[in-house]
Amino acid sequence: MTLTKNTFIGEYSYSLDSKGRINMPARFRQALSKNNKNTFVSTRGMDSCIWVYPLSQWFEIEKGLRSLSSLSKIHRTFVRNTARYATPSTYDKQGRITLSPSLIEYAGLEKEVLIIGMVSKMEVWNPKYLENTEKDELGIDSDAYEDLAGRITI
Amino acid sequence: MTLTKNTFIGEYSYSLDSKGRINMPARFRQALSKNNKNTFVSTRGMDSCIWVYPLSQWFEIEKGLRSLSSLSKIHRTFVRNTARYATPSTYDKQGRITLSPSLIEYAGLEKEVLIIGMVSKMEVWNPKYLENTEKDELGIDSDAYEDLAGRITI
DNA sequence: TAAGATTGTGGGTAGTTGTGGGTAATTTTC
DNA sequence: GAAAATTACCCACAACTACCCACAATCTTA
Repeated sequence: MTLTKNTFIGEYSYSLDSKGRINMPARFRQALSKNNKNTFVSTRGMDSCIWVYPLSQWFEIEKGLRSLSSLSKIHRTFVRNTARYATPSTYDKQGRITLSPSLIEYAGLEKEVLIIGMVSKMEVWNPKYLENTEKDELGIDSDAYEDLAGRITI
Repeated sequence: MTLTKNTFIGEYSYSLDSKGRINMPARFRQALSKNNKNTFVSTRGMDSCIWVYPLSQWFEIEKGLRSLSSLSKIHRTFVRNTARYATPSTYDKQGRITLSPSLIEYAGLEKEVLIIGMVSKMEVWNPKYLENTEKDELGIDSDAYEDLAGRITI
């Protein structure tokens, strides 16, 4: 059952096949609103994972990028780093999207793959890498969480 | 799959042949709207790369250049550098455009070439040069960069 | 609980795409 | 104005990708 459109929560374990395809959880597909045209846009995440956006969400990012001027070095760099790794993929009849070899390498994906709902987007991980990242997170100081408390109520 | 007309994202590795031609990614060709007449305009970029615009986008640039004053030295220089090296090229049956020897030299292109979608235009790089440029970016003001990321990325 | 529908995974095939090179037309140069 | 150089257009082929079908496992429903 779908809760809210274009919202993704939960964790799913799938396999990356020899052609670089991964299944999108049925729940996530169903959550897509019509204007997404069954398409996701994958790109480099900030940790060693792949970020997957529904098309409409990516359009919002594109809109932001369009507002930047190439005369500014920092703008140029930001546009390049953001747009460069973005690859759209419409899911096939079986519900799979294709990941580019470059992204697969970046995230160090092997056969087993973890897909995590991040509310407005998804993350694709090699489970081993995620474990390491989790260890790092233990180092996050609690002050940072205190700060968050002011911004979000749980 | 084409997302939005005249919008270019992603990174592609192609080869420059002995005649100074490079393939335009099929995705980029398909993204062109009809009024572009299968034509791109290439010119000097602000880093050591070539900027490639779809024809219609180039017309917009021209409009912008016209509005700049020749009294300002920086305006003059900018107009000169942009207009001077601009060369239109219609892609052939195989989807290739021809780059002028002058631009190839400017960007230091060799056999292997990287094409990067920059949303409203494309960049053509010698991968080695891009690496160097990326090293320079480490000197970028990271607060300003983070600010952009926070504003635009989701 | 049994039948049907849905979901995840593997693989085949036809059409598309990228690359090299040939030839005719056009432009340039002397 | 003829020869040389450049450019535009065409063909061929290898590699890749999108699309399709098949099937097993899981979930739904009567």
